[in-house]
Amino acid sequence: MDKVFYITTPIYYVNDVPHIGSAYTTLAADILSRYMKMRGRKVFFLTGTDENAPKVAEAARAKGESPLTYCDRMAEEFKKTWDYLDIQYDAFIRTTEKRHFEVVRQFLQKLKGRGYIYEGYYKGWYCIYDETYFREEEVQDGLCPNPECRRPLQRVQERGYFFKLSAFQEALLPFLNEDKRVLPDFRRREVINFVLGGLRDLYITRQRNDWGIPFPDDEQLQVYVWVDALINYLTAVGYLQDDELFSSLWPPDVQLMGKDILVRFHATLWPAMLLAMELPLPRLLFGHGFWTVQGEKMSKSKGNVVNPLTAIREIIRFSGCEESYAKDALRFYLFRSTPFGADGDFSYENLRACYNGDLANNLGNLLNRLTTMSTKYLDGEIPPPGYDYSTEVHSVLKSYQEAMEELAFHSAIASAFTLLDLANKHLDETAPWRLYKEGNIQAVRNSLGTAIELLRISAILLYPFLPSASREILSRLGFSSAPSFKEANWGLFTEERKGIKIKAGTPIFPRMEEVIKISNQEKEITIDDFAKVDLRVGKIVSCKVVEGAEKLYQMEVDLGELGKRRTIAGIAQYYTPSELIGKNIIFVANLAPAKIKGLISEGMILAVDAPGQVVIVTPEKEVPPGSKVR
RNA sequence: GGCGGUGUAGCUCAGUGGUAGAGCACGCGGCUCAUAACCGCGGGGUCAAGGGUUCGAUACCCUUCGCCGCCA
Repeated sequence: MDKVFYITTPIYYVNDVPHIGSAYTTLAADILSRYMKMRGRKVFFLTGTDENAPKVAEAARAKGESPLTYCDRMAEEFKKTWDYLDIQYDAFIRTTEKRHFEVVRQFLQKLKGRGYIYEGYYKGWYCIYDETYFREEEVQDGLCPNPECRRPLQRVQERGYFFKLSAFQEALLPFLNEDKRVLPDFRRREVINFVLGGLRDLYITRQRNDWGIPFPDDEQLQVYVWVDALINYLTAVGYLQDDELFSSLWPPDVQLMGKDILVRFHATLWPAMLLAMELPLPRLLFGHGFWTVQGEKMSKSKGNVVNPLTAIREIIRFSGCEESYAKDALRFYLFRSTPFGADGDFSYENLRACYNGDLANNLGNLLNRLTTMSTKYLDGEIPPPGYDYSTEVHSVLKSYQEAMEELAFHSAIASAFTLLDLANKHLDETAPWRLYKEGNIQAVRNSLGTAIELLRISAILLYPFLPSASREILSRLGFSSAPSFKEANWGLFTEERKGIKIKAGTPIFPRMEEVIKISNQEKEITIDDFAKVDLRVGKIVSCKVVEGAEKLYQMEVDLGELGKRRTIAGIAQYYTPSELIGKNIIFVANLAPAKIKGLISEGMILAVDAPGQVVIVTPEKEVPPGSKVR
């Protein structure tokens, strides 16, 4: 029996809602999964959430929730998003599951039993935000050396355990030197360079902060999150728990991830861990590119993070297409416009060009003209092809398949679209509208049947990228069965078509006529929206630390005619009370009150959130408290 | 700094030892079944710069410049 095709995405951090980046990976897995299913393979598609990181607990507490409640909520959020995006995963693992704890602990115990874990003393720095340890010589100023981060580091000087990563430097090379085990190929070379640069043993424990997995036999320590995270791929398929299940699935056929976690983790640490346990290595690791937005890096602080749900709403808004096809359109755009291994730049301008060019003008319009002509000329008949394009189809199938095997999604789409070009060209050359006027109905049938057949086959090939639209196209053409690769052959079903009528319908991808100029429409507000915010100048009259929260200040602010207000602000790390008292600041006076640490905060102080610091905003000249800001 | 990649039409990119291609955009023509869609034709590029190998290089080699990636 064929091995089940096992596909994984990384497990996603739950300290943020799903965005276009995580959706990209998960959509890719879905595309591959649908393709493999279409080829008749059994597929196991795994995704999930990474919940044991210290920063997850921090994020939860910042929101005043227990870590577990918070994780429950966020895991649901991910599932909901994937469901909405028509992503059909087979399993969703959460690293806080009990079975995962057990597998991780047993895994480490076995690792120790094999002599690959030893006790030692670790001295260095740790960045809680990046979940990364840094050596002494990498840190000059006590701040995270990652230029994007630059947050204060934790000093670490502790007893703990190390994984003998250095023992696998040589053993990893045969795997890395194999063709098409790590893609794209330029990333594979990076991995090799990295490994040849010398592997050091990895410190795999940290002091316990009652969130995370306790280290076996030394329970006051906690397992380093990356070790825990990687083992999810084993837990989810029954490792050490269900041997039969495990042997039917292991090893993963494709493991997808962003380029950031390929080199160090998935192509080095992970295979080393597997080699240590003498487990077969994944067949293919793929590190895809990142998305920028109009040339800029996506980041929360820039506020330009693309939410897939927003993007879909924009597609609907500007095209008027149905929601399910808008989802298809987003998916299509992401994989059509950029090679999967490369970085892409997201813009609504590009999206529109891609949508109109391929989906509206080419695919949608072809469907529309064929259904119209069949209805008009042939009373809805779906005739068999009168011309033979089997050679062309055959070569397209070949290149499509080769592309899909290497996850070269954009070129797979391109080959499918050559069939649509052929169909449009064929219609132009045979001109069924003229044949109809000449009364040559058989010639009309031959012509339309040919174009329909080309469309039918390309709809099958496009199914992984356009699941809803593909089914709709096939259904309008009289084929209701689930798309299958076996049916992507020239001239099938000519008998079955008799008596079945074409279903005319409204265009599935109506053109986007409007030019979308703004990258994120939701960000645009009117002057009236802005006027809703009552901004005032306020003078800070008192300031002290909130009890039990050393990052928070509780302050009294004089707003002149509006009286005095109490506000809570998280700026204690950046200002001393004496620096603040007497200062004029800008205050949001009509903000709904909020309870923070048991205290009511009635408004907020404006401050600049700059890397590594927070700076409060003050009027440039002395003005009376209560003055309006606009 | 080390290693690697890349620089080709307005844009995105493909490509080969014999003096360049696709898609989009633009212009013209055709068609009228169709979502002003479709089909055809066209403009436009000292193929980053300089040097070398060669009968001949955009392609191979060297150097320079620009951009990008990796180096726990």
